[in-house]
Amino acid sequence: MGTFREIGIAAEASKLAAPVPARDAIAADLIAVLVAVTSGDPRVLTIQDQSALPSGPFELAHRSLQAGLRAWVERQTRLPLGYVEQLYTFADRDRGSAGQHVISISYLGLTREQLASGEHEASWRSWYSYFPWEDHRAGTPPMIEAALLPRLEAWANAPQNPGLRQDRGQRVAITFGGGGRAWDEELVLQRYELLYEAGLIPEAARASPPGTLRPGVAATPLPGAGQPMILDHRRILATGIARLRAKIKYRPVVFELMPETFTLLQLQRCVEALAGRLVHKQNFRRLIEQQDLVEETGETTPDTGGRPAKLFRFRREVLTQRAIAGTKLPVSRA
Amino acid sequence: MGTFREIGIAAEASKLAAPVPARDAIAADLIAVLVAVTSGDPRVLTIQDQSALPSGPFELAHRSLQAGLRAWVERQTRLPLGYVEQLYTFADRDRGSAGQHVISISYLGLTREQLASGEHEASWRSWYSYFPWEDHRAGTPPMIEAALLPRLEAWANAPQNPGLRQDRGQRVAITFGGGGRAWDEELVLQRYELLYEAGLIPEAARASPPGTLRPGVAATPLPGAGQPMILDHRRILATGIARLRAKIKYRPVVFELMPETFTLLQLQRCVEALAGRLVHKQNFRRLIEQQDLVEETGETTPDTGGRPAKLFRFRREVLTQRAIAGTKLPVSRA
DNA sequence: CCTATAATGCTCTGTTGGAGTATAAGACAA
DNA sequence: TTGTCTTATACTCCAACAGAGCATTATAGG
Repeated sequence: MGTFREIGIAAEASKLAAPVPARDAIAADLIAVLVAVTSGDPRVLTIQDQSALPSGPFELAHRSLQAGLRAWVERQTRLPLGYVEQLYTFADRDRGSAGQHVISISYLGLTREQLASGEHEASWRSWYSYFPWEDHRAGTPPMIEAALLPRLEAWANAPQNPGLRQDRGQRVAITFGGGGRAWDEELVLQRYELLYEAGLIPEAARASPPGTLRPGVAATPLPGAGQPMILDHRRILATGIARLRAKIKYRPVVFELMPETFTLLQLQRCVEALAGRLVHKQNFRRLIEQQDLVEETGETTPDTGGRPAKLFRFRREVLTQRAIAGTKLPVSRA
Repeated sequence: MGTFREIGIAAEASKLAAPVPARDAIAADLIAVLVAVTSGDPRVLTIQDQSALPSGPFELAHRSLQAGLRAWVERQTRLPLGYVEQLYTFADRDRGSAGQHVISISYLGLTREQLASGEHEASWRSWYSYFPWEDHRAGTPPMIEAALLPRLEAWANAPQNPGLRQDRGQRVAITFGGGGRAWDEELVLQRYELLYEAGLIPEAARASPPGTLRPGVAATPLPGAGQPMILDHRRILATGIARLRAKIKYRPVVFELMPETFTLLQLQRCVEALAGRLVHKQNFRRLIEQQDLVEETGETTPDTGGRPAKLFRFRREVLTQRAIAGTKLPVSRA
């Protein structure tokens, strides 16, 4: 079992036996959540008939994890990877075959959608097809009230233990905004995990060995619970979305998803697509401008229907000039 | 080289040849940044004469990474690990021997200091002995002006390229708060990296193969640049400190470092120790109380010198009741 | 010319966070 | 006993900011 290295009381057997992999051999995978926003839709790059995130082995040739991911994504998709950030690392015995440990290191990357040659089965897909309850731009999606909440409340009220009942009820209220609470768009992962625990996510059934199935789990793979993915890819995607929704509020990363020049409304729509909720237009503009995040190009667009809008360009200088910067997107409460 | 799995154009040789480790074998390490606050000092658990963070191999027996870390730390130190959070995962070819990749997964853990049997060489040490420039509780440490800034400015002004010069100058100003800028206590990692690049950190010399040494690097391992650690452990520690300093502002994690009952001043001192700067007492209390993070025990302390203080207890309920909670510690600017 | 759609400018207001003042309650020394 | 030191605790002030709404301007299309 584990010992502090250097304090190690006894060298493990494997240390002495195996030749080069001095310790338990482990495989490492890189998994990418690649995001682009196209025509008001936040999309992720998927493979395998849209049921998986792109992933690949981490190899000796790679200098570092991030370099490995970058090289690999850019070769495969010809996408300019603007921003890359590590998400999370996990290891489950379930994942590898034959009890071998596979460590998965997931990354979030921002680009602009672009279909390149070489992407055989890869395709972009709206992330809301995996998490339909996350899109509140047109108000709370009716499926929450109609489909999710009844099931969640049934799950919350199921246990004998009143403490557990209260706990579950609270979690439902917090994550899905029941009882007058405001919707918090950042709780993407918590919501997914709640639905998972409540058995409304088909993936939950696959994970439990047959027979161990908790009552209620995946008896009915709830219509409207979103498209499933292989393994825990949907959880990884949820992690990525949550991270991105949090990040756009204090770091100017949205611009990695925008074309060279854009109007303020386009920028706003992009933020709204990510956040899954509308923002107050005037306040949004005030915030962007007072932070000097953009500069006018001098041109205007022929436009879409109204008064022509000025075109802007991201001031890349702010990335070096400021420590915190931040597009604190003013999300409306209405 | 890497391919998207499932899109893979050709199976790699290793896939066909090797038996169980289907791909390039890799070793994984867990590295722990264990923090406690004792008598106003934020301390980390170290080994090897205080030159290394405790670490150990991740093994097949472990169910998951976090479980592995928890089990392992608790067995070794008998510490109740209140809070554990993954920090970062990295892999450098330099790290392993013989070109083997070692993946290191670092964790941050909060406890209370406690020397248990079995900790042969382990000891707690103030994190400010590794980062003396980070403690601003008694005002800006004089060594910044006296030792660091001159060297940093020399480094910033060294290049021919005026753009690069300006860039470096800006980074110095942002991270070390020159030119009227406020000190941002969260930029721990950026500061360390800057010092590293500028060659003021002994570790930088070790990393470069002999001959590749950039001019100025570690020619003199600057007195006052803090105690070095092995490999990149000091960078990991910097990551942990930065994360913790950010976290205490929006999650009630400080309480994991406190005894069962405490006075508000004790709590404040703990936050100040972590943040490395003083907070406004009255505002701090207002914030803590208005958030219902604590409840009175009814008792008071015999005290340290002044009017007796009420004792408080953390209301653990808030952890389940709230999504965001947050101890937004009001840091004074003075 | 009228209407629809955006862009853009400006105001109002409630909340919050930083900072300061004032008072209370003990310990301790002269 | 009294004054002083130290800390706890209660309140007040003010500026900055964020949410929300109103008003005006500029186009396209009938």
